[in-house]
Order: sequence, then C-alpha cells, then structure tokens
Amino acid sequence: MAQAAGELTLNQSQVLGHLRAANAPMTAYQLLGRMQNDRGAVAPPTVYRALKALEEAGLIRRIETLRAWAPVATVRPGVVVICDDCGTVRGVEAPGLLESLHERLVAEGFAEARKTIEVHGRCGDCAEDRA
Amino acid sequence: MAQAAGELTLNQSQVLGHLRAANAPMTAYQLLGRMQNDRGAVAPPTVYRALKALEEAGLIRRIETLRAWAPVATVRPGVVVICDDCGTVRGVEAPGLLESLHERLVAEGFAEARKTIEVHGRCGDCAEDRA
DNA sequence: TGGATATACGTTATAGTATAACATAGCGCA
DNA sequence: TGCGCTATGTTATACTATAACGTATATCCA
Repeated sequence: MAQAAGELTLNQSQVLGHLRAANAPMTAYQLLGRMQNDRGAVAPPTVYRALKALEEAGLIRRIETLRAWAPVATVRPGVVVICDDCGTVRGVEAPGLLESLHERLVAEGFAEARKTIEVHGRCGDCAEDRA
Repeated sequence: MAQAAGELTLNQSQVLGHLRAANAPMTAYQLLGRMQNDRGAVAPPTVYRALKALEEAGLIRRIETLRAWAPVATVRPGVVVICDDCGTVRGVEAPGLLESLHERLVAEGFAEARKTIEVHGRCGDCAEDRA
C-alpha cells in the first residue's frame, strides 16, 4: 500500500476533512470518535499517525495550549489567536514581529528551529455578544 | 490549616525547591517521584495542587511545548527560549515586541488574556560543543 | 465556648492524551 | 517469485491531569 509522495492516504484525508469541517480545533480523541462513526473500529494510533503525517506535510498544526489540532488554513502564519469563548482560532500575520524576535535570538547565538506563539482572549464578536 | 497570604505551604515549597534545583523544566510526574523520595506516599493531586498555586502566585509556569514546569526568575518574561539539546530554558524580555502584538490585536477587537511564546532550537553553548 | 466556614492536604478512582511494539496487507520492482 | 517499502491494524501500556470525597487544622465571630 505504498503512497505517492504528496498525496494523502485515506486516513489522512479523513482526518484532514474533519478538521477542515470543524470551526474550532479538535483533540485527537474527538477525531477518533468521528473516525469511529465513519468506519467502526479505529484505534488511537491510526489517528495519531495521520496527525503526524499531516503536520509534517504542513497541512495542520497542533495548538499546544489546547492540546488540539487545527488545519493551517485557519492558522497559517506564526501567531495563533484563540477565543476562549467561542473556541475559534485564527492566524495573524506578524512578519515584522517574528523577524525581530529572530534577529534578537540570532544575536544571542541561539539557532531557532521552531516557534509557538499562541494568544488567548476574547474575540470581537464574542465581546459584542456580551455587551 | 489555613495559610497566610503570600506564604508557601510545605507542599508548595518542596515543589518549588525541586524546580529551582533542576537545570531544566520538570514534568509533574518527575516532581511526583522526587516528592515520593522525600516523603513516601504522595499522590498526583498533591503535586498538581502545588503547581496550580505556584503558577497563580507567578512563581512558576508551564512550558506548554514540553508539558513541563519551570520556575520563573524575578520578572515574568514574555518569551521562553528552550534549547532542545541541553534542555535549559530561559526567559527573554521583549517588551516592545509584545507591545506591538498587543496593539495589533486590540485594533482588531481582540481582548487578550494570556500569551504563550516558546521558541525551540539550540543555544550558543550547545552549538559550540558540536562545532 | 463552640460551631460555621475556609483552606490545605490525603486518598481513591478515573479521564484524557500519546506512543511502543508487533502483525498484516498491498505495491513496485529486481 | 520473493524482497523491501509503506500504510494500516491491533493490543497494550505509558504519560498527563482532574473529579470527588474525606479529614484535619486554623480563623472568625455570635
């Protein structure tokens, strides 16, 4: 069951599909539940393997502070903004910010490999709802 | 067993002591092991309760990307820099950077409550060791 | 004084997140 | 055909975190 490079397997595309259909990040076990609805018996490694492959392909990322996963389409750049009321997540572009942090660390001799920037709070829509 | 505000209980000061003695963040269960060495039977809630109190007191913080805990040195730094080789963690102050991100989000109507910024890579010392 | 309340901790059990290890199956190709 | 590769299945277990309930001690104040 070899797989052409750049294409998704069935597991992977199902997991990605569920993540893209959701309006908030999903935990691995929420995904597992969906997969079991779709297909019957599915075990955790099936989901975790798909998540790993999708993450390596740059199609999803883990939201560390939520222990959950989101498609990069909703979260693309470096800064992830999370509304604790409605659960939605979006990416904010802040190239200058990331750049200056990078410079700063390089100057201190630190070789940066991976950045996680997550901001929690309440989005404008939810603030209005409570106004 | 009420506790004067601002003072640490025995559990809390033992947990904090272990974290300060370590040269890298520790997981809750590593701490649990140390506590058991010190005192015999100790259960997870004892450790987690101490961690929660210490975090609320601003004395430690959870390193999300490591699922581990580290003491906070004096000022609460905005950016946590983690060496994946030696495991050490340090805080970097970057007030301008955080400020500009904050402005940016306020402009979009987002009310920020909590930020997590963690950078992984290799520190200068470890780069030298491998040179 | 004594009882209502609050806080910390003990204890048991369980929920939630993630991976190790080994087995099976399909595919490309020498 | 038989070998090696990759994806998936399957079982078990490790690791992280919290719920729920019980006990002890301190504090407040009627």
